[in-house]
Amino acid sequence: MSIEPSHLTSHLGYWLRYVSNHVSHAFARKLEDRGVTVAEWVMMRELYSLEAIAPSRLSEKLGMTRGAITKLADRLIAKTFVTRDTNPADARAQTLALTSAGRDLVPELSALADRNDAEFFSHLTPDERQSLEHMLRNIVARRGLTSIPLS
Amino acid sequence: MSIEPSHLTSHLGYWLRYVSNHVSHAFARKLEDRGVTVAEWVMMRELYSLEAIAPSRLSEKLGMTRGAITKLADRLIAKTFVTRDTNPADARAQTLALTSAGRDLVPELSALADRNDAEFFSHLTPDERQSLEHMLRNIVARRGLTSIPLS
DNA sequence: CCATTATAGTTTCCTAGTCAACATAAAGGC
DNA sequence: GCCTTTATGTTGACTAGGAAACTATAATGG
Repeated sequence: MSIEPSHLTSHLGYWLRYVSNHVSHAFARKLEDRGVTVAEWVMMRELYSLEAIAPSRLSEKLGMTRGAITKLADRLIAKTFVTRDTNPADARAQTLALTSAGRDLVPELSALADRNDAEFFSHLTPDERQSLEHMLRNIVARRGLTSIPLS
Repeated sequence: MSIEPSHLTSHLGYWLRYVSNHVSHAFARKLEDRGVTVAEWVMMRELYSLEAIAPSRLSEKLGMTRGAITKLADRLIAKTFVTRDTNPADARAQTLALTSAGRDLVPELSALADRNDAEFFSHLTPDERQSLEHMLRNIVARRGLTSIPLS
């Protein structure tokens, strides 16, 4: 009566995680030379566009807890890529911003990100890539995944 | 002269990780009720098919270090879902296997995995799903990603 | 204007991995 | 048959993040 339970590989979620882990892992290895982790890259890239932003905003954008942002910022400050300033108008609030060293690094890291993406996806046809991006974006939109987990 | 570095969202790897993290996170929440983590589910599902297997084999199949397998097995043993036996023919070697409680649990967890996959992917057309799976499998095949990182 | 409530960020404890050093135990070479 | 090499599994130090308790400050409303 009992049927064989579905195999791991029968789930799209399995393949998604499998490929995603490899892509991220390969990217992490590229970033390693520059002494930066993937999460650090993500934060730096956001700061690059946004100039200065409160940690709590970042925590929403990156889908990480505020505790995690505190620690991530601490590490980037230790590496002298980021500064943390207190807001004179509100002693609770802070802003994070890139240092010039941090700002200079972003385009280099961005090139690594481009290269990594190309390594994994450039063999797909433009149609395939577009279809893939569409499906993924639609899943995000459908479920209203505004943030939650980056980890 | 300097162009804006590519945005995070311009990479397929970004969307892949984003969706993958959400899918895994949602699955983890479903497994929570049964007191099992995703990694524990994966190990149990492998043991279900393989009957008994050496930790080192599992470490290859799951793409985790042997140290991680030791600890993962420890947790599953503590939950009485797995047993660890020493091989009489080779005092170094061990085999892991499901207990009957563990074996009974697998179909239930499998149903949760099915449900989770459906939640995220059932709105796609069969063609889309097949295309997605194809692309992902091809990426794996192309790069010879036999294992490496599950994390 | 003060008490309450809400907000911003930090800290502590916990989990689940990696990595590298470590025992053993088996296999192979001479 | 030793001695070296290889294989198996465990352990300890470390990392990165989450959850929840905590601190400090601001806003609100009677």
